[in-house]
Amino acid sequence: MAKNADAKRIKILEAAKRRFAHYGLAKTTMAEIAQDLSFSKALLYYYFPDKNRLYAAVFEMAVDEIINETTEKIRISKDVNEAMEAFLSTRLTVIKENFNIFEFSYSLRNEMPADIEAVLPSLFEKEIQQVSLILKKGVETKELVVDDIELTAKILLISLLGMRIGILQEFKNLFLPPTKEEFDYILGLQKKLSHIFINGLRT
Amino acid sequence: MAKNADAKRIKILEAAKRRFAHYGLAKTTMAEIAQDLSFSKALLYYYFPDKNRLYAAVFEMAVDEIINETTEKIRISKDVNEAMEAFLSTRLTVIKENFNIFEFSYSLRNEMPADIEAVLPSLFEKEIQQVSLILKKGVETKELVVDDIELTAKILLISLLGMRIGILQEFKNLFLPPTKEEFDYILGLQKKLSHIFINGLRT
DNA sequence: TTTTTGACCAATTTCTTTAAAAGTTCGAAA
DNA sequence: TTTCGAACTTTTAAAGAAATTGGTCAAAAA
Repeated sequence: MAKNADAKRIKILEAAKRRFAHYGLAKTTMAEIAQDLSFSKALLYYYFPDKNRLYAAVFEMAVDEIINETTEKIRISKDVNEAMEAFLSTRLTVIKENFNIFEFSYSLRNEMPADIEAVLPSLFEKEIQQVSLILKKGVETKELVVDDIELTAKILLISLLGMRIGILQEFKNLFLPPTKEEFDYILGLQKKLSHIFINGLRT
Repeated sequence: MAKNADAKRIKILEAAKRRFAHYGLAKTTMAEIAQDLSFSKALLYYYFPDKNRLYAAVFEMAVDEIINETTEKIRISKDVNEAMEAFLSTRLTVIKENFNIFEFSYSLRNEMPADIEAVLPSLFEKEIQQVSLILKKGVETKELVVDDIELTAKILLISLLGMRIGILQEFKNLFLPPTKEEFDYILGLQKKLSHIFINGLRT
């Protein structure tokens, strides 16, 4: 029955994702996830050792979603600016739809529980690789000159991250998920920043 | 005795500044400030209506310190990059020395009490003016081309702000004053960012 | 044997109450 | 007009109780 078992495992992941994406880790209970599926609470512990590992599994799915979608968009883009814009908007769309799954990555509200962090793939590292990919393409096509690609990618990413935080602070909205308007405003400024930034790397 | 009165007012401001800079608003009591001066607690209320207004006065002094010092450095600098570097390092030095006075401006730890905020001069607005000044100089000397100077200044500043927050988050040090090493690391990355950014605005 | 569950336990969080501390006021004195 | 001690009020902190929730287990179902 491994097939059936896998199916149930996936059902749990899906239900957990819905809850976590909407309510976050702390405000989601194992009992609620079980109720959504009409499973018993104990069954969740048959498939996942504890709540944090379940959350980590959901998180990993969401990270993959970001990485896969942005990678594809970068691949089919024609120049550096197009790639950056596609990266930014695709990334922000996924974040928007699953905001509370990223409550520890993209918000400063709470800090990541230690045992989750240990299991987690580093989203930030992966994003640096994505931006590095963009920069590398730019260097290959002679669009850009970059001496330390990884460091440059890191600087840009950390600026973009901070830009969101700075804006949300301005809106005094550091604890609630951003509204659609706030997301759009953030994306707009992020695009402007990366445009100037990329321009600063041109040959 | 207005002269004498002013002298005492200044003494209170100085003592308060020492306390606030070191311990922050919440962890400084009116009794402590009074004790430092061997005044009675009630006397503080003769010169300042309440604790928040005293804090606001101290904050305003610190803001002036930043603005005055950076303005002078910008004035004597020879090109845009030198101006930006001077602005960044001078600014960060003042912040470092008075970190807890800026606990509501440059950190996300706590939010500003509403009645303080109402009285406060907008530090962020003033900093935008400083950066705008730098950009304007660059445009005048034909170093740069900038269409919307204020917006561009805001984008740069918000990125720099976020850079610090992003770095401190990486260090898991969002609640303690940064160490000297952390400040140096932040300053280094901020300079790199603004260098690329300025380069992106060149003619 | 593998999967599922209800009942149970232990850890955490939340709420309530209380005591202490800190902000603020006031009348009198210098 | 300036200063202070004492009193008052509000806020914060501590402690304990109650409720919620994460996690376990032996037994039943498949």
